[in-house]
Amino acid sequence: MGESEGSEFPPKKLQQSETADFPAKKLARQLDFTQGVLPELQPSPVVVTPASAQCQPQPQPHPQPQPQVVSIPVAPQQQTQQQPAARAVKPESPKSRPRLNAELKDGTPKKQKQCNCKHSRCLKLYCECFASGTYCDGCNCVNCYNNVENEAARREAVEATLERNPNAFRPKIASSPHGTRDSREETGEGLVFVKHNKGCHCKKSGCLKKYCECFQANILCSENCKCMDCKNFEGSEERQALFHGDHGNNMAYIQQAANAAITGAIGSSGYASLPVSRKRKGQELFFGQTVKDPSFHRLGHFQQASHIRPAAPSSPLPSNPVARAGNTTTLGSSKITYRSLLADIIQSQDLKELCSVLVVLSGEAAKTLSDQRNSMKKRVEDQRDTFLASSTQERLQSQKEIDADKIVSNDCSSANHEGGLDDSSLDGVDMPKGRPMSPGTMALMCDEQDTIFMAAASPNGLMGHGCDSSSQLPCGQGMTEAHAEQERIVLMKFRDCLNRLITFGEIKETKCSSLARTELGNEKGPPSTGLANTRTRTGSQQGPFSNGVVKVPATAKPPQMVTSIVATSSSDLKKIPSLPQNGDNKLKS
DNA sequence: GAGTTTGAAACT
DNA sequence: CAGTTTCAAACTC
Repeated sequence: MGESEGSEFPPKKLQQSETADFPAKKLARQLDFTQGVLPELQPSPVVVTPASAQCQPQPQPHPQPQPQVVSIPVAPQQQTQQQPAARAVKPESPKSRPRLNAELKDGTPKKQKQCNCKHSRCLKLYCECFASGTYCDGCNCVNCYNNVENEAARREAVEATLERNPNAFRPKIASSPHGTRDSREETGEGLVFVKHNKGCHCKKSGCLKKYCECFQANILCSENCKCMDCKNFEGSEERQALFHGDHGNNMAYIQQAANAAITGAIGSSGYASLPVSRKRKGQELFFGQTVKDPSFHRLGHFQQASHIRPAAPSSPLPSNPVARAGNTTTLGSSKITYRSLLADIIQSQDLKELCSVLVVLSGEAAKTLSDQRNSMKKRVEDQRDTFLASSTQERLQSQKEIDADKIVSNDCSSANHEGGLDDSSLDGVDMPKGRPMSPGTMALMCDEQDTIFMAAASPNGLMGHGCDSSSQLPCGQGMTEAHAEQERIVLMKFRDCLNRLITFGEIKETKCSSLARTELGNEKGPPSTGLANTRTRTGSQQGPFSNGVVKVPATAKPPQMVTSIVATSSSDLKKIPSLPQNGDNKLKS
């Protein structure tokens, strides 16, 4: 192609789109990149001030780089990145050049893209720099106009581009925490929902190569895509094969695996051997759902994933070579299929045993309570008789009140008040209005404010049989003391079990983390992204019950928690700080 | 590093 | 809107 167009601008071929049809009226829009035009395009306009903004060895115009303030749309991925000081030398081979925006390599700090445009003058969307709304800086492009020196031409090109596609500079990857769940990405931190705005149109790559924008952006293909033979969906065996080996961040392996997947070498077992096009073309019959249904991907992905997981290697660290930081807009679209740390710990027989224990405990509690009540009642009656015989009516009356208090505090539903339901223990707990919670439930809730749990646990009999009424009726309104006591005991035992499970999970997690760090350390510098980051706790810990059913206040527990595994429940009580201590003491006694 | 493949962008 | 061309990145050898 005539590359000698260096001096002529715009070249005839580009005239139409970039100059000729660039009427003044469009200029009226005054799209001024330096002022953060397209405000809607950038959630948070970023000022990029590279130390030196220049296109590399350019025979062309832009003489000298000058510090620039660019506030054009900048893809989120690029925002924080700063080019390493030494840029004079091509930092990496062309093979590792990022394509779609500044991509993370192995989750490490992003490199700024460096285009190599030759024919587009970096004024078309072919140019990644231009597409991402940034000036070329240290690129290897030829005849670059995407710089300050050619701001006018650049602006025109932007105009033309916007003319063709008003969303041209919008980030291609949309993410929203509450968006459609087409491309749910399970990360260690939870689910995020990201998808390619336009979707890809891959035909031959199976969406498992970086040709695919979705894959490159590290997200799943969505219903927006029109790809063929897509293997980039959750649960795809081919896809999982890419990320679930022990090959960590080895991109070479990934590519190799991708090739194998595309050619059918992988994914030959079970359902996975279904026609390759499980997603789009010919996927309409999948579970009788149409592709149009946004839930389709979700369903397909997850159902398949659920089948696959058990066979997933217990690789300590889901290896995602291109995992992004979980907090960026692309939202750490880690291709990790989350597998509970407790997956191997909780056995069905354990649950049965737990249930048996709880039943026994419940029975014992009822019996104990019954005995206590009898003795207490007897005592009270004796006192009463004494008073009646020897005291005035007045004195008798006051004593009755005292006794009543005694009963309430020591007996009646010991779980209720004695269970530690002093107000102080409930600080910070948002109680659902209009529905009294049983003390045991409240104790379990601790400072958990997840209303989902509250809604789900209490009324549905999570507390066990006979607890429904107790959980809804306050003491003195029909709740039997026996039920309350049973509930309290059962809940506390159950809590202990949960705590121990947590401990197990944490130990397992610790192992995984250290392994992960070791792995990452071998490959890269700081494990600043990826799963490692997911360990940053924020108060509620993702764990085996991270679905919101049960959450236990995160307390950074040291390794010595190992001892608590074999310890009795009492030592675990501290894991649920808000659990009433008086109740605790009583339990011990 | 050269050549090929790929898919987005641009164009018709 | 579909088909074709152009382009640059990804990939292969």
